[in-house]
Amino acid sequence: MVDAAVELAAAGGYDSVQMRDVAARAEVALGTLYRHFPSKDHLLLEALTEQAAALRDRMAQRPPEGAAPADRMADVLRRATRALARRPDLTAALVTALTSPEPDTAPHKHAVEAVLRSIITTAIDGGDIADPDGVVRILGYVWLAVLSAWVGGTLNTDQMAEDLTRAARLLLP
Amino acid sequence: MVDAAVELAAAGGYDSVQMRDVAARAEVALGTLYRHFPSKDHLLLEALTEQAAALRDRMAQRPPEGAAPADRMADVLRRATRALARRPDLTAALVTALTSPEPDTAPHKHAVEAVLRSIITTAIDGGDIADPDGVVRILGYVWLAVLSAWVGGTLNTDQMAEDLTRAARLLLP
DNA sequence: CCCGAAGCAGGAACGCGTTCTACGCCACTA
DNA sequence: TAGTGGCGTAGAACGCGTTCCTGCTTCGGG
Repeated sequence: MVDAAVELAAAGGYDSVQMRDVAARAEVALGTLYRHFPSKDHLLLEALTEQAAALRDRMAQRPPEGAAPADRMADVLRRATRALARRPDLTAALVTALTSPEPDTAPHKHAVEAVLRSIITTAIDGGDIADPDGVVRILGYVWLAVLSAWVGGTLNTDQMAEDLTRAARLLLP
Repeated sequence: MVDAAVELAAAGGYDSVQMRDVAARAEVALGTLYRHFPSKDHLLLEALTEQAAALRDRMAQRPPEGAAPADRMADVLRRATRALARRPDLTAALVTALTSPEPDTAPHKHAVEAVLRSIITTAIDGGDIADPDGVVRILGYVWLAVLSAWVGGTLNTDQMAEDLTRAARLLLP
């Protein structure tokens, strides 16, 4: 079912992920889909969790380059942005689910944010940073806000990358 | 119509702002409401623009206290957070509209963000800051992300205030 | 005075997320 | 062997954002 949702999202974004279509493509009944995922956003957040984990694994397999934490962080963000921009409709759908205000998706959101923070933490580890926890939290927020602005159409890919690097350079040595 | 929407939002949040109810309370027909505001989000963003302008005016009337930019910024964020937490359902509704992904609300979002950035700029003005524009942008992002996390239920009021002050102290002298 | 345009009221209709109903299939157990 | 509970299918039904239609009023220009 998650795969079906991802295919539809990659083809046309959030609105193209229609629960009836997901059910049909996954060859299950609508009720079955809802038995496993209590809402469309839960379904997409499940997909997002997988994507975030995959990103983390790629970063672990080929660690970011750069001597200073700011450089490594910029490298991470550059690579992540490139990966996300490769399938813009999918990214838009997943980020839309992430920023939806349904309170009962909070656990899933926490999980996704935890993965992002672990990526950030690994990237900036080892430098001389005063308040590493705080820096990680702030960078996580900026990452989310920039993604959501990109999805909302107020930022293009270049501006997104630029603002992210700027945040890294302002917060890290 | 905006007033009607604000009353409904203050009473029960985003979901309580139902277009039929707004139209009834404003004593117009549904079609009329849609003639003036092409979507529910446009309507709420109009309300948000007014609220943001009011916040800016209050800040201008009684400027933030503190010697260092970080202190003034923390003061601004503390006061703003307190004002927003006073009517949580209204804030949630407005922030929900702000983070909705409809691309045709981008101009409204830009307007709101411009107001927030002008508040930040005024607050931190006068200090010795290397990249003031960048700092303002990053603080704006953090503000939005924290608000949206608060609305989504992943952060409570205290955590929101704490993360905001932390960002101010990390980015400002 | 009359006409056409614009704006409004009232309400039906549509699309999609979500819920509900009715029923079938199958593993388990007394 | 008959009953039972869990999970599945098929599909109707509901709620709300949004669109559309039909008629009524108002008003500026011939």
